[in-house]
Amino acid sequence: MSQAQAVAHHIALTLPDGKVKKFDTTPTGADLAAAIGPSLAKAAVAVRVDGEYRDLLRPIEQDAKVEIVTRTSEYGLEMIRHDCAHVMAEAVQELFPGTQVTLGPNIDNGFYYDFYREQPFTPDDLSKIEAKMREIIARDAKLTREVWTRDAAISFFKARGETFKVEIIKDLPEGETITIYRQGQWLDLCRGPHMPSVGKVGTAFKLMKVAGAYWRGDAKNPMLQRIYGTAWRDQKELDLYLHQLEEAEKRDHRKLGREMHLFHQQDEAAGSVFWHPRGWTLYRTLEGFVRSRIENDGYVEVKTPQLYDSSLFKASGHWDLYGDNMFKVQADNGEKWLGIKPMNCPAHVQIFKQGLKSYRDLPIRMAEFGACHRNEPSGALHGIMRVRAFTQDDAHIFCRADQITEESLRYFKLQLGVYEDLGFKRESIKVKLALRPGPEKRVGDDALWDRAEEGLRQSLRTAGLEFEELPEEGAFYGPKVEFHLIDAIGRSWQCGTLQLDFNLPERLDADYVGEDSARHRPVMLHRAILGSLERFIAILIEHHAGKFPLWLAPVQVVVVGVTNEADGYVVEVAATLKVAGLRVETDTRNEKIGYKIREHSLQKIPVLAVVGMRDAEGKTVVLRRLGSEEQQTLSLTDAAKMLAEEAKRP
RNA sequence: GCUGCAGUAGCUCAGGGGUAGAGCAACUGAUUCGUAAUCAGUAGGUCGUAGGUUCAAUUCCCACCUGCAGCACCA
Repeated sequence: MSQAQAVAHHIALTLPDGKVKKFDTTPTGADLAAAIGPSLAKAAVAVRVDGEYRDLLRPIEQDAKVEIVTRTSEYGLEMIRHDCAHVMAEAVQELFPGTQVTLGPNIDNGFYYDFYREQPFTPDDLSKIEAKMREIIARDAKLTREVWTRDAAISFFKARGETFKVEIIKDLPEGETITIYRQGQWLDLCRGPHMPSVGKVGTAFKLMKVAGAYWRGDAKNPMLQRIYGTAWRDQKELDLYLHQLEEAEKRDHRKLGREMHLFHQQDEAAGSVFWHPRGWTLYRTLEGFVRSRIENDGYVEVKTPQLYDSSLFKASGHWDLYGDNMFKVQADNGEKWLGIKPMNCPAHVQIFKQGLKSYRDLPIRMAEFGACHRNEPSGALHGIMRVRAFTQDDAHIFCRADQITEESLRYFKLQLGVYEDLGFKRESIKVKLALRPGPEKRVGDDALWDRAEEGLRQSLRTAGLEFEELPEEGAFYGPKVEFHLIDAIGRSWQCGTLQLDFNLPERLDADYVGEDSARHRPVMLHRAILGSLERFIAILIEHHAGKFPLWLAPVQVVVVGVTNEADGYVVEVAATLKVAGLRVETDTRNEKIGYKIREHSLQKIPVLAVVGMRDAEGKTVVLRRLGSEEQQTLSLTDAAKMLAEEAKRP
């Protein structure tokens, strides 16, 4: 646009390949792209100047390392989505005058924009908005950047009744350049950069859903309406994404849980799970696996009560901080309040406190498959991922301060080993370090928090784990490391956790006798590998799309008879496989073989052993694996031996 | 908890002011078959619950319950 002012000196721009382009006048990114080639000039949507992304038409005033950003690049896609959000906001304000705009950032696979409007947007409105967006994109208005003064921006938006926008501007840090992006008649406050014109957004976008969202993420604030959209470079990419979403829905644990007869849930027990025989087999297999691992790792297992007098939770701090989310029971004609345990830690401290402990006893690694109840808000419930009744594979490690690092490292090793054996690759596990919450939400003094946070940070580094720090997300008694896994549609769930706690031993008065024969406070490490068995099984179902590895599959083999003549042999085969330790069922129904194969395949049975009269005579079985059409004929003895070997727990 | 949407047969879903329909599953019979759906027949529902409007409600209205999506929460 306006690079009219010639400057005295040359400007040298260095391209990624090392070549240098020189300009006599102040160039823009567009000039640069044109100087490189006409096709690039056409494809360019932005320019990166010394690492900073900028509008194509902004003058580049100094020598710099530069890179042309095209629509097809990763950043180009980000720009498509962000521009698309602006187009959506324009469409909404054109269609629904009086609607206020607030913020509209990019997210994974798309974008959203939050609006304030009394009347709700209906799904029908979404298609209207989408149509209007296509109109706006077809108009292809130029997108231009303007720098405004704070006062000008405030009075402009105030005059328009955009109170949320005014608040945003007022909160911008002092000295921040306030930029406005104009597209035709419409404009928005935005940091940018944007593509040269709205037409570059293209047509490969779709509005997905409307949902409520609190202004500034605070439940005390008014609720805005958030419209989510997805946008891609071309229709092919969009179709692929929508197809992936459809595929992901097929992995949903709620759907597979029902179809595979694993569990069900019902209104009368909202937030709880009815485990069916197959699901409970899966549950017990997983529990047994973890139990064997922790037994090998020096844990002792305990079982503690469900109900406690409120005094215990008052002492621990849970009653005050989480009382609203606990199930409470009145007892002794209302003279007493009991609480159903929402976690196991105070109970484990009670066991620790029985008898005098010496420094020689530490560390004590006390584990429990502890059933807990939390009165989760109704909107938080989600299948069996977030429930009100769940079982943690919980443990508390009571140790001395000098054992923290060693114990943390030991836990990391155990935890990653378990995940690996359950089929999770390292890159699908996200590690986070949640730091101290606000003062009103935590107990203990700052020096303790400093020590605890630094302790975990060091352990993570020593373990060589990459992690993200989350300020203000820690537990009330200590910071925590979280191991997150991803569900079918990309939502991240905390599963394993390690929490360092200097506070509960103090509040619950736990101590041990040290070398100096004085009393000391132990440190508590709260840890869970799977987290909640319920949630982990949900993740496991979605991760494997129901196709469990043989050792985990609730039914490992179905022996399918070809004709009823072979029924006797079917029973014999099943008996032999059972003796070999396999979980086996038979299918002697009077149905065609293809029908039975189809049905058991849909049930995701890993191995089908098909036998007819030929096999009965030769004492053979024909194995068919899930997902393969191959047939493997073996002697019954060999098949039993081989499958038993394959089904061994890792 | 908040905003929006939804709840019809075991499952997936259609319908709509005059007390409901399909496919699959189930059951019965025939068929005895060699690797992803054999054929025929039968049965199955207080249309989430409770009120209201109406001659008449599963349909419209209200409340509640539950679920879904997101937000908030997650010891």
